[in-house]
Amino acid sequence: MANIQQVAHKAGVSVATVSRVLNSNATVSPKTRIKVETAIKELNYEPSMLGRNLRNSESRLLLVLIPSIANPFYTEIINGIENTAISNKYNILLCETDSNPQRENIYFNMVKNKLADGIISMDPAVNMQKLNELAEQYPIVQCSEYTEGGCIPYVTINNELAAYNAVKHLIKIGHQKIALINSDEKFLYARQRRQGYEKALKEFQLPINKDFICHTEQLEFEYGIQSMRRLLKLKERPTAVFAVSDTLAIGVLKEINANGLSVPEDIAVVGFDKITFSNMTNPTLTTIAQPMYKMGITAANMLINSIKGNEVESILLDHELVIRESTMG
Amino acid sequence: MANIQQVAHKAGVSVATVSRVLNSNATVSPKTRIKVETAIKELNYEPSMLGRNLRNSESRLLLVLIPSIANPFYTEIINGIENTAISNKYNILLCETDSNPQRENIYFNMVKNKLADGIISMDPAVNMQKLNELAEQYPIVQCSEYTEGGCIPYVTINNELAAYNAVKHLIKIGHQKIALINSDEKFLYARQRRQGYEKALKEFQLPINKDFICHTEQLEFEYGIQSMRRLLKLKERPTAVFAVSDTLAIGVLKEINANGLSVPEDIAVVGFDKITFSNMTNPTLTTIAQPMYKMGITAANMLINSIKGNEVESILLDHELVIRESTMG
DNA sequence: CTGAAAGCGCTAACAA
DNA sequence: TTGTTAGCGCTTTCAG
Repeated sequence: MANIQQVAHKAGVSVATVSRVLNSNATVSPKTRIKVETAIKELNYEPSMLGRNLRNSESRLLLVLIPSIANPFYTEIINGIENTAISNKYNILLCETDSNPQRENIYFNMVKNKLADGIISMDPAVNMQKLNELAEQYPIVQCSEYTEGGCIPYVTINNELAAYNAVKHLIKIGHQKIALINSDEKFLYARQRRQGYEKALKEFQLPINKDFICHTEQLEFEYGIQSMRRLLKLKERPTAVFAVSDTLAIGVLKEINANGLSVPEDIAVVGFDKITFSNMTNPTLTTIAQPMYKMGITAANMLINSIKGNEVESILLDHELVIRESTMG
Repeated sequence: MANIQQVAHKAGVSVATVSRVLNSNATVSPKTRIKVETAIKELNYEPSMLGRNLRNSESRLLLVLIPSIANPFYTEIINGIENTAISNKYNILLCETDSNPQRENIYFNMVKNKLADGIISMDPAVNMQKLNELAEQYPIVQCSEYTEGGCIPYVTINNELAAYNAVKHLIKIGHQKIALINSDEKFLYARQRRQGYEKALKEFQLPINKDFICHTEQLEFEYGIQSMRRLLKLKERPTAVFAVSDTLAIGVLKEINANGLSVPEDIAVVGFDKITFSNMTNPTLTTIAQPMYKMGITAANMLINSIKGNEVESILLDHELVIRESTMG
């Protein structure tokens, strides 16, 4: 592979001039510019990012930390991040952490090592202490997941309000016995969604029944099945279920069907996230849509701003309740 | 951020010695080693990959090209690639191409620019001409998707045999009127799977009915619905459907249900890929499991070998028919 | 408008 | 065992 020296030699100019052409610097005469461009083409030259980045001490690479690419929730967000990054001449590195500290460390080191310019973290189980430490020296943004009181800027939705809207919808269509299938409340969003759930019940003077609240370790659909199984065994069954993720809700749907009951006639179901598959179930799933694409764009812009050295503020985006068959009696 | 010089200064040694410690070179006395290690800790030093890579002209980054991360099919493969890469001290860059030539170009340039050491392509719609061109100069491996007669090594399954097994299974449980929902036959795997389908029918002296063969532009579940809708309008309906992807098959399931028919009593369904969701449908989906994880490992090993300058051979892996509710009458 | 030269952080050949 | 030094490919002053 040709390097800048060979191009300079072939064009009969100095490397500085080639560099100027490469960076479309105005102070090059048309004649020399053409000479250089010809040489570049003839040698099939491509500038080495490594050299350029070392000199500029930047990599133009953004790290995106997700627990697992298997989770369809992240798809649209990543699209937003990617498009924003590319239009700002950045590329993104998708990093699957499996919420594994060792994996995380590899990626944290990449920014310490100047191999990446910043991080967008979407891992709810990220080691916050390390992340905060890193954030003191390097540009970091949290997307969707965040921790209260941290100093890292974030973009997310109002989880409490979203849950409140979901439960209120169920109440309005006549439900009084509404179960909540929540994830582990070590996650902030889980605590916030529970608050929204309780707020809606209180507002309509409905009792908060502890038996109706489930907690799951993970969001996979098997956990939805388990929780629903428990709920169906209750003397007094709920007539509606709000699950904090679509994958859980799909498990709920499956278990209800398996017991010969039907949705929404016997039990109405609301999910959260509006993943692609939420439209493929039978019945289709009522769910809370997060503005994923916009969230991705926002996170990327925040990070790029932060890399530029600007102060960035956290942002709350709006959600939307998407009413589909699973609550349309 | 401290650099190697500052460490050397603080430890009272030369940069070469620091480099030796960094690369665990044996020829350093325990005393100096300790001095250097102390200095590294005190300065909180992290070596710059940029400097190292420029010097070694390698980036230890592998590009993984996929059309879309939304496709669950790639999840396990990527896991395999990632684990293999990490244990060989490589990192992977997940690149979503959207089968868009412009996006592709960005990533092709990254390897030309020395920002990445090689490519694993899983994009069936990749620009093969460009990929072949690139392959002359840089290490490239195709995974799952490939083209006949190319010079790029690949790892994949025997698609013809897999389709043959799927259809034979349907025949053995008593079906004679078996439909095929195939993707566009511009893809090699689509042509191969059709051959397997026809081979099984021929072997059991069943006629090949053109009306039973559908082609879809894409693999999204909506296309499965459309195709099934067409099949259900036939005077003589098929009693079984083999769809070349699980997402298509899920669409098929949905459309059959929507018409008040049931699976597998009225129509049996077989998918392909064993994606996570194939176990979440009602009924669960019989499908062909590809050894995704192993495929990922194999592809990564092939690429790393190729980077080392070794010749690598293409590999065919075994598949497995997973029989579940959608064909268990 | 162009060239010479320093230097980004690191490794490795060579010398001591 | 350790130090000196050249150089990886590029950008950017500073002179001219």
